[in-house]
Amino acid sequence: MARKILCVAEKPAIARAVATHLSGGSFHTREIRGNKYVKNYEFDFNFGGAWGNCSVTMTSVVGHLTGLDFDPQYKGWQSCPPGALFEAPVQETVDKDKLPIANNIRDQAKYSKALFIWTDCDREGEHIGSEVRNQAKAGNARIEVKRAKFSNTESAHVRRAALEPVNLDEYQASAVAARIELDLRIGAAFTRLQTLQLQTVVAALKEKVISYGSCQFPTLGFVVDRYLRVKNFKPETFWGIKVILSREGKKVNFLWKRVHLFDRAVVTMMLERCLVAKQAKVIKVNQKPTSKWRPLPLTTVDLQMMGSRFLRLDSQTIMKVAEALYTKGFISYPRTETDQFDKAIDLKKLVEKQYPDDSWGQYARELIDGKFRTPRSGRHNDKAHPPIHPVSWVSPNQLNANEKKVYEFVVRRFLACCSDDAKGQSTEIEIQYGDESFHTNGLIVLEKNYLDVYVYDKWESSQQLPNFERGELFEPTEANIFEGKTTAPNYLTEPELIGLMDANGIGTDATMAEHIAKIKEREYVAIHQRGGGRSSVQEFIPTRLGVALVEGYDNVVEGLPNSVSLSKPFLRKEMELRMLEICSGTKSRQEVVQQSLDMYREVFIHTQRRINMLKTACRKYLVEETES
DNA sequence: GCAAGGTC
Repeated sequence: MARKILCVAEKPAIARAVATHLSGGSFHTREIRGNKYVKNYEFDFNFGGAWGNCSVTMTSVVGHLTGLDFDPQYKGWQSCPPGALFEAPVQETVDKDKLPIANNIRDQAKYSKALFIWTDCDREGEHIGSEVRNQAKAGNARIEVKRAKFSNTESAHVRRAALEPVNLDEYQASAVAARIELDLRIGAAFTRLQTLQLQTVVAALKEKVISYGSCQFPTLGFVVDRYLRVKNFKPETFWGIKVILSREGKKVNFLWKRVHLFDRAVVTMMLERCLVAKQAKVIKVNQKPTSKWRPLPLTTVDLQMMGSRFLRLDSQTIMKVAEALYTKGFISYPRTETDQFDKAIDLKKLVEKQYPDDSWGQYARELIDGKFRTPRSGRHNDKAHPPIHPVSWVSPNQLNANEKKVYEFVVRRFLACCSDDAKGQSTEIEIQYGDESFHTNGLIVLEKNYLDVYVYDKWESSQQLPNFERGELFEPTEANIFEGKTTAPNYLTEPELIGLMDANGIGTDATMAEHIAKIKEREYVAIHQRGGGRSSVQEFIPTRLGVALVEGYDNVVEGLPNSVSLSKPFLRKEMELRMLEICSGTKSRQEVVQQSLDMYREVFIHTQRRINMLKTACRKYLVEETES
């Protein structure tokens, strides 16, 4: 009998795709008991080398198999002081609803010579791989464990991954194990502490869970930070000089190089010197071709940011819709950090699939007829998924309103990536007037290219400038002082918030929308509408509770050396750096867990000692509400 | 009744 090899992917869709490629399309599908998503695909494949021809069972898990929790006697909120959760024993168990999947792996492992792990090639994937291995070993202690390394499900790439397996990266799996333990202990300890302590302070908090998490709190922190900047803003008056010239029936506005200053007397004096000089001299006439770059291939973060800006959908809705489109086979996997297309992907074939569309089919045809350009490459590659792109065409009447919006965006973005940059001609003119410099710019758009399909970007010709010659002298038609006031920043919008989270390493592409939803659910922040109609914008404003928590924690650590407020992203960032050290092998999992726990325990102890700071802040912001 | 991370 041929040797048997068990293959396990991270999700059913990948199992199916890999089975299709390795089997050349002919495989047997078997249902497993107790889970309707996971299937076993059976076929033969020649792994070459020592393995040779094997009979394969390809199956999958559905994300993580196991979860970490405290031993049962610590689960009640009154069972121990919250601080005890830093040391309380924890156990890893297979999630109840994942038991059929775990059993399937054990059973299949019994008859298998080897296990090939096909989870995503990222950190979490490595950990999921280790969970799969543990189950397989439980079924068959002698099973040999290998790992397939692949970054997309293109056929040749998948086959090569099967022929050249590597080993599981234990370091990366350990890093994730450390993350899981830290998130649990720290999250539960602080959540119980602040919930139990604050519930009794004001009636408004009586029934509330006041959760703490290493991602949700910094997310709240960003919202509060901006809110305070808006609230504490004091407008300042400034003055500047503007110079106008009417020529050839056109009015040219020259802008001051200093933009504006906050001292009226000084600006007046500078203007006087200009007027005394009478004539301005053209010192630079610069005409040059310019272009507006086509967008980069689409990542999840970009989809969420552009989506809430142009499609008027919040990030969680966008992800739900994108997942539905993915499940139905219309777009590629929507959770990716990659903004570069692999050379192996046949992009032209994907463009051709859009021919039938009434809105952009013609554009797709023009691309194939000669306008196609290889997409730009960004700097990110998660080595697990390609950028988000359409995989097949779907008629708009098969989609609901939101699906239509998101699908259209993904397609237009993809076609834009495969287009040429927009081309134009820019003119820059600089003049010297008295002791001051002024400048003006003109733009003529010559070829719109990608802008024809990517309707979300705007780039338009300015009024055409009259002719100027270098060295010429002219007397301005007008030169005078203008006055203005600095204006407050706006409250945070969702794309800005996602940008901040991304830049500070808060959450992952798959979870950012969840953290935002979480702080809404906990009533730490609320959404307000600014403006009306099509130009309206959704803004995040902290609730009284949200402000109270941030102010309270800021006060808790105020004046203490080495203690950073929990509302800031620094602690999480430090944890992330330590995880990278586990990945590079310079620190062990135990070391990192201990170090990070020590760091958070210090803040925890301060918080307990100065709990009145938190209580006072809650009274300050929440008491009026309860009296009404 | 707590977290964040996978995925359905």
